[in-house]
Amino acid sequence: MKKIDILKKLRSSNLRPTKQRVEIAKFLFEREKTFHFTVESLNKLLTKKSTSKIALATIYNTVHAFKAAGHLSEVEVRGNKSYFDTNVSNHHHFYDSETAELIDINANDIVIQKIPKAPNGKKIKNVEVFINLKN
Amino acid sequence: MKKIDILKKLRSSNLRPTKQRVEIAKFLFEREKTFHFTVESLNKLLTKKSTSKIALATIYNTVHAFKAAGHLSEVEVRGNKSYFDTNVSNHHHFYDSETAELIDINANDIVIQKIPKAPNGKKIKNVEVFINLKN
DNA sequence: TTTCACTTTAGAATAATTATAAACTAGTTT
DNA sequence: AAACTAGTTTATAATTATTCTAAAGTGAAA
Repeated sequence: MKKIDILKKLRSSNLRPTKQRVEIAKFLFEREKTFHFTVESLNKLLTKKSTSKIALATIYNTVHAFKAAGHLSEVEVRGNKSYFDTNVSNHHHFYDSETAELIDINANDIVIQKIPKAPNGKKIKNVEVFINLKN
Repeated sequence: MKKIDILKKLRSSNLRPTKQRVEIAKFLFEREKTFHFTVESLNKLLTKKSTSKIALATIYNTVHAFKAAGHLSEVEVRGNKSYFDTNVSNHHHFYDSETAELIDINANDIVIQKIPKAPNGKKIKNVEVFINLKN
């Protein structure tokens, strides 16, 4: 992502550009490559980078606000940490969030035609598809 | 799944068939249909069903032991609860669990050819593919 | 500049899970 | 069948991630 007008980005999504939000937004969005982080790691990085300490709760608030505005997407992975991703292009579980219910899909009811190679030195352990449901 | 020999199942995976394990295994595996649960829901169901109370920690231990033995699989979903699934047929996130690192896959590097219909009254909100990596 | 709804903050609260260490027990050995 | 022991269970404390609360702070409109 190219350097962008942070203030415009915030205002256009009805997020008052406070000092904290601007600082976090700059940190997240003024970079070339996709950036993955947890709230914890973001907090550490921000603490290291600047002198003014932003409260952890504010980081939670802000990250969620950015997510709600579509500037971040959330990815849940094994290990009980929520990861957020500056890449908001659509990623890819039947999971009914209304009822918090899982419904099985037989493996052969999904056919994947094209799949990327694993990164260098890594192998594909397995592939999991989640189809999220709505009413 | 048909009614099975619980003791054999436990012994064959080097799990000493204790009173608690047998009770939990019967509850989980002596059923026709796939069963989804969280540790919390399983605990409630077991408490309701029997008079003898099994410690929550034991339920965690047992469920993890069953998972390690391949009798249960784990599915992580939004909302920070771990769900377990008696359906151990292979399900379908690049996530490198060695480094706890996420690597993006462009949406068009994965093509899904066949996809099931959403259950009655539900719509597909989105589809997410996780490719888990190993070394 | 005054006002006020929106924000931030520290700290308490909650929720899910794991660690601890003492008590218990299945299964083997005497 | 009593003794032994490694594997288990248990209550409770600890940990980790996250959310709540309520007081203090602050953009931005009037």
